[in-house]
Amino acid sequence: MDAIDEEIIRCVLRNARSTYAEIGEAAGLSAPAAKRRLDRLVATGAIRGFTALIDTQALGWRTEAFVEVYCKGNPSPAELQRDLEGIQEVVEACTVSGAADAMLHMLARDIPHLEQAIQRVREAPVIDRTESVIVLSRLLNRPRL
Amino acid sequence: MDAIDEEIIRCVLRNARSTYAEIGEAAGLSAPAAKRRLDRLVATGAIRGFTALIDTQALGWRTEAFVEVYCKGNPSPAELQRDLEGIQEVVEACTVSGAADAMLHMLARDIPHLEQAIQRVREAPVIDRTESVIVLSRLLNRPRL
DNA sequence: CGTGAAACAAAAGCTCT
DNA sequence: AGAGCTTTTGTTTCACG
Repeated sequence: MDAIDEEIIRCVLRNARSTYAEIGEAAGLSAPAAKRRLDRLVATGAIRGFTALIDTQALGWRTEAFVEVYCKGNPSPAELQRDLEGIQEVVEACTVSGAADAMLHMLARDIPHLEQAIQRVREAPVIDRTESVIVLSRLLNRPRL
Repeated sequence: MDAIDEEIIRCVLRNARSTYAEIGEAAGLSAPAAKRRLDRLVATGAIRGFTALIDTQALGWRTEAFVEVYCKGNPSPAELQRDLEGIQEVVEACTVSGAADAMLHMLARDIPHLEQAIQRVREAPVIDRTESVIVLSRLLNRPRL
């Protein structure tokens, strides 16, 4: 993991569909060398995959919320993960410091759909109660790094 | 925006580096037809771009936080956006309902780096104070949809 | 939207350092 | 181990039906 790898990562972050020639040019390498580096970054797990940035508005998913989760007892992170991964509307979940046990980022079509999804979250055995904050407008959404 | 477009989106969400032949197979189309559809989805903005999923741990960015922002007066979303987009550590920002004015998702190398980045956030003229929650462990991180 | 041909990029080999 | 070069294979991109 050196400066060349970081250039390659910056390049595919900007455009995951870059050709190897383009990636190589960005990193100062030939196309085959760029492919070998990229393959290695995927193999070692530094790059977890390649995905598209979808305008969820265009797809009709217009309602977002951040949800603080308070648990019953002391569930392990793994238990929480198991209960949440079945709920498609939860796009991000982390255990956190502070009063709450976890923070969820949820995405739904509209308020009724969000309400119904939060309801499903609250039905999980380990979850006691939730506190939701509705997103009004999105200011920034950057690819990580 | 029909069922075929949705299949194409599902395919590039799973792997943004799919060939047009693969995308076409997933959507029941020939490769040139798949390319025309994908180009149209990018042109209309339904697909905002293609990016890589980076294991930020592997890159040494191991510290994440959610930061509630309280503003002075009533800044417009555009003003907030202007003040935040210069801070690379802010990966997501939204205005929200509830007591806070905005919610930030921040990513830093370590706690000192995070503290320094939050300090830069607090120096923005429109920002009064912040309340941070540190991420302990990441349970889920799904591509949207 | 599909087909076929030309231009182009990717994959796999080998060589060199 | 890692980079460059070259050939073969496969993909992209047209024009056309």
